[in-house]
Amino acid sequence: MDDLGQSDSAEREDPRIRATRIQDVAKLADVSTATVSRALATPERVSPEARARVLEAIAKTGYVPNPAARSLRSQKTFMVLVVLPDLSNTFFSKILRGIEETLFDAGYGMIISDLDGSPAKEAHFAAFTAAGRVDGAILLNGHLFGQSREGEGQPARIAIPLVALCEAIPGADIPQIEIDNRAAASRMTQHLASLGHRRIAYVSGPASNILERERFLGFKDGLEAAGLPFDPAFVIPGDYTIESGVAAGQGLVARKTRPTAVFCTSDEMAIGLMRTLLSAGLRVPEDISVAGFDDIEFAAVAEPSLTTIHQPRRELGQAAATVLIDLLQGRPTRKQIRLETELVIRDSVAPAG
Amino acid sequence: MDDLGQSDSAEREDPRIRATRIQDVAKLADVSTATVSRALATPERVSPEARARVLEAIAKTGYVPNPAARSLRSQKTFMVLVVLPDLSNTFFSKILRGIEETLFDAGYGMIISDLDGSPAKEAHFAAFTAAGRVDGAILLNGHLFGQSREGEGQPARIAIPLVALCEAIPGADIPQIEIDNRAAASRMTQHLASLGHRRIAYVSGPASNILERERFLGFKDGLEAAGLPFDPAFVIPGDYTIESGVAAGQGLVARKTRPTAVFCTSDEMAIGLMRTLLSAGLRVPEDISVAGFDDIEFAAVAEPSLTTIHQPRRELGQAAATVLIDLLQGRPTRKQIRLETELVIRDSVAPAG
DNA sequence: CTGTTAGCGCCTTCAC
DNA sequence: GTGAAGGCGCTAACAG
Repeated sequence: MDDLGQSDSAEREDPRIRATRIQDVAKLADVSTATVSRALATPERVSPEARARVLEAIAKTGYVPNPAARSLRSQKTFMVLVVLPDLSNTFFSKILRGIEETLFDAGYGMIISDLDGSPAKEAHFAAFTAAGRVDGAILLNGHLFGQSREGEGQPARIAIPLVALCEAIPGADIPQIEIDNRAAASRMTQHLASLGHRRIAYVSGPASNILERERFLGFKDGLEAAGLPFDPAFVIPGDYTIESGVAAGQGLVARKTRPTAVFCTSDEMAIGLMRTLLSAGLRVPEDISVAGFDDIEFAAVAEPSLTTIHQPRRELGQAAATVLIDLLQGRPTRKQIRLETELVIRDSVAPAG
Repeated sequence: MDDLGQSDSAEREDPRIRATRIQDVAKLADVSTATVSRALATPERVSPEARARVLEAIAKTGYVPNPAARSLRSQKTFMVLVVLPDLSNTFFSKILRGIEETLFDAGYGMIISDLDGSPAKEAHFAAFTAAGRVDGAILLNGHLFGQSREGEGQPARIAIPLVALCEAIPGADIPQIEIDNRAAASRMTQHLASLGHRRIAYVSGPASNILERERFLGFKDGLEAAGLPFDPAFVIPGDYTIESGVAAGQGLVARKTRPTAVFCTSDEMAIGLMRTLLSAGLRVPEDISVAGFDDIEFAAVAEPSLTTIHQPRRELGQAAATVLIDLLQGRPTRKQIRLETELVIRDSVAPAG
């Protein structure tokens, strides 16, 4: 076509076609590269005529700014890191979607780092932030690692904006987006108590987990509000996985004195637990009521369908992304956002009988 | 501490601390920046002494190369885009983990693009590849959009390496990593037939989907191998979601002549369908056997537990990432990789009675 | 084996 | 309102 710039004529053979640069656009629009840049970033500072010519040239060439160059120059990557403990946990998927759609609309990309339960993988976080590959991060794992404790061998890094989602990070002065776990757990406990259950077991999350601590407090709150005593023997350890629910169920089956209701702090555990109970010939909810937490997709189609606490997962993701973007763009943000949960009553819980 | 480079002393007040650059390392190690660069990229071409000094300087300063600068210069981003139709589908989570761990080990980051069923979101793909934000992509959605049909208004883009995972892309000359859907579906069908089932219903995926087409062929293969006639009335439309399984179940319940077995081409559909059947008072597997496909986590704890086809999801992800990395680094790759599936026999299927 | 040099493409002063 | 010019940090090319 035209021969500006592309001096070499070996274009046919070179597999690497060079993308349109700002120079090409500038030449075509007969302005300087600075004007092209301004027409994009601050259109109001460019004359309407010049702007029109630039826009036309961009449309004609399909010009897209090179993000690496832009990054290098502006020290921004337009990338956000999302750190989560377990990608294969269904609880996170809808949250991720909420995050992703919000980020995308704002022009940000999402990089996912799955910690996979192995602390070694925290290197991910460190590597990405240290190298300045992301502008900010959303933390779903309740930790604040990679803190770059400013010492020998530590890259003296710019602290990037962070947002904690779901799992509050105690002591960290960063925005928190979450639900009121304690209140929700209390509510479920009281719901069970209100149906006449006096022996209510509690299947916990990992002890170190902040969610667990909140929900456990809520469980005790609920017992107290209902005038029921707290019995440590009815606290069964779990870790939110299906397998731990299965294990908890096995322990329950083996007992002499069984609870009449079990409050599992995740739906996966509740489903695993119900499975074990049913396999052992116990009926749910006739013999034992089972409640969950989260309201994942499978809760509604479990057999029996699961009474649980609904979390607005998509909205949680959206809120976290919105706050982070505000932070990145220097807008004021709220330090804490709490979204509402809902008690969803289905078939796995019945009056104590 | 020491004052090389950092001439300004306003460090206390400036919130943006500049990260260590290659120059700082070079100065400290008393070599040129080129040597530092080489010590990292091609250590064998640097004298052991120089290398040692460089490494020491890096350790001392915590130097991490600036990826934007590296990208700009080398035209590589060390980022891979993963395009998938639905992030909240549990089927993908373990695949993603397989991809992520493999990419990370090779120094690549993973950007996720969730199409969310909306074709408009294909802009994602276009935007990322057009801007050169990624070196390659793994496609889990069976499409090859963003083809940049080289016309007016289209950025004349470098075609980046692509790999198709799970859903083969017909006509595209890119590596395919998948299972043998047809053979697996045939095997399940024959398994059902071998238990005496003569009226076997089939709950399909979306008609346009390549997986669906393969599995449907496999279903017919299986019927034929078992000497059973194919009856279009026993093909029930679905789209792999729980909801479509529920809907399929409702249709089934309403029928006069019911099948004795139902083969659902996804576990979610099978679980949704079982739920509906059970709610309607039918027993699984006594009245109707139900089989799934995928072997997601919940298959084992469904009630009854689900007979299904196991897919090596993590391995699929790993294989795709490995192939893409090979491609990116110019190594020869296999054009097609097929991983083995397994028939998992559980409680949702029983002999025809 | 090593250093020097020249950009990668963009944005952003600084002049006009 | 616009253009010229410098430099973000790195690596590839070329000398030595």
